Amino acid sequence: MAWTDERIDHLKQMWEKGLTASQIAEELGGVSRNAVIGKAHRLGLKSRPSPVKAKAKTPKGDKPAAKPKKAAAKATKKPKPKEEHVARRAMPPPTPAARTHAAQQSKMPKPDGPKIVSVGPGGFLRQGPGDQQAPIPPAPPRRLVPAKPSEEMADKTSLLDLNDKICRWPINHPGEPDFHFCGAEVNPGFPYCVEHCGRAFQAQLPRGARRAPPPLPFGGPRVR
DNA sequence: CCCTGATTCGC
DNA sequence: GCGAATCAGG
Repeated sequence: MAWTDERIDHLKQMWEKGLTASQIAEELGGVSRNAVIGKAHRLGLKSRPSPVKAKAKTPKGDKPAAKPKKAAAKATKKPKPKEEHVARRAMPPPTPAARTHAAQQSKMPKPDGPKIVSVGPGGFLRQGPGDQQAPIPPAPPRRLVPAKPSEEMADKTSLLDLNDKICRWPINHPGEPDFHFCGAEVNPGFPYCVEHCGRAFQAQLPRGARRAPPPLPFGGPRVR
């Protein structure tokens, strides 16, 4: 497959984007990973975090016999111990934009130049479009207490409040404005409190002695 | 073993 | 110029 301009451009983009040579090769199609790497080097865009970089030159006289391996088969291949160029690849990885509050504040001081500001109603400062300061990132929405939609629900146990320790017996019906859960402490080992366990887990009484059971939630007629 | 990128070198 | 073969670290 030929290296058309489009493919070369695609290769450049993906390479600089950080995709691996394998991914790029797969994306382009018709080329191998080696082809991608070779082309990338030929294009001049090399230097990326490579697992093989620090050519640990043994400074000590330790010169382990270079393993010839297939040197016999490939006689023309010469293991060339090129001079170590330590100063190569000085490309620091792009700093992942540490956007901390402190970092933004440190970029403030610029008192020169008479800024034209005016005080608007309410006391805020008006600024021209050109001299906007670094916008303060709004604090991420955090809720320490589960929101209660209304005052009526303030002390009710909502769905968000359910956990393993409180009775999840429903009071009223879903969708109704005051629908909530019992919220009492559970009968250990059960999802409901003692009282509602008694409702939920009715022992089967002998046929004659059975009475009309209390209505179960969601099942029978509404109880209000 | 797999993965990665780097390098070499015949074509 | 191309890329398989090879190297070498993680």
